[in-house]
Amino acid sequence: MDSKIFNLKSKLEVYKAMTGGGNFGDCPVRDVIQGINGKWSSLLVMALAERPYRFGELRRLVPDISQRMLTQTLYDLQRDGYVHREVFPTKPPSVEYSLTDLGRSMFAPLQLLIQWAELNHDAVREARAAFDNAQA
Amino acid sequence: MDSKIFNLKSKLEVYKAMTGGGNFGDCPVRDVIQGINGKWSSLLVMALAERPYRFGELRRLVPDISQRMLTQTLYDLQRDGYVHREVFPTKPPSVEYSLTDLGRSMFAPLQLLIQWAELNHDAVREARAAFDNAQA
DNA sequence: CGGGATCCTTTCGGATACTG
DNA sequence: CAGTATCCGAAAGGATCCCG
Repeated sequence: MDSKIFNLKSKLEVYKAMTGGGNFGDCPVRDVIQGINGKWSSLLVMALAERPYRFGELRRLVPDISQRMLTQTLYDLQRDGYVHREVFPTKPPSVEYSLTDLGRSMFAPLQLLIQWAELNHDAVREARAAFDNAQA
Repeated sequence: MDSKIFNLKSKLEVYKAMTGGGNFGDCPVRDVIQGINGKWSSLLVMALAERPYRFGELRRLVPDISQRMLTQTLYDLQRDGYVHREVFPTKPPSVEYSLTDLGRSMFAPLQLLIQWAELNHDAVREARAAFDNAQA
């Protein structure tokens, strides 16, 4: 795990990072965050962090993803440099997906966010219920 | 910062957290992650982490958000318990938005992801360029 | 087996106009 | 000032069929 990641910045500095220092329309941080914001991106990264998987394996591993979105999400992850795609010329062909170094570097910060979600999802559910109740 | 957050789990455990242990369709972790996955959610959380802001202040702070999305995103954040909304009965009325304890607890893990994005956005840009170049 | 192509529905998000 | 209401285009995402 890269120790640089844990050098916390001031709140103002972090906010400025998300605004691109004034370049709101073209902020690199928001650009990268958007790339992993899809419905399936982070899930597939976490799956591939365990070990490489083939296309069909991923389909069975995540039964509620459509084949279209699996293809497209893997393509996007590959384009952004998080995932490596290797074709084995067997018959029928098999394709293996694995994380790149860049993809692996995402694991630590993403895991912390996921654990935060796991730790607080009860609170969120209660907040929603209370809010919806107060509206009625 | 909650130290429990930094008790790292095994990769398999983390993946299982994202699948809800088999309840793919209704996984609480993915539910929470989805809630902060919007285009503006994390940006507003990071802004409010610095200090409370009024509606108009937020508009000026983030010039490229539409008033519709600012209203809606703040509403959603409030519903999920991340943001507190307080109306002051002045004339004309003023409304202040601030983070709740739950919202503040999101700051640390979110900041790490943002710093990761800041650290790696050059690599992502290069990967995209190389990929697009190889396609042509 | 690992997709591509197509069609369709739903959701996201911007623009504009109006209000207490 | 802090919103609501409405309309619309763009994008995300699912279902289905097809192919080497």
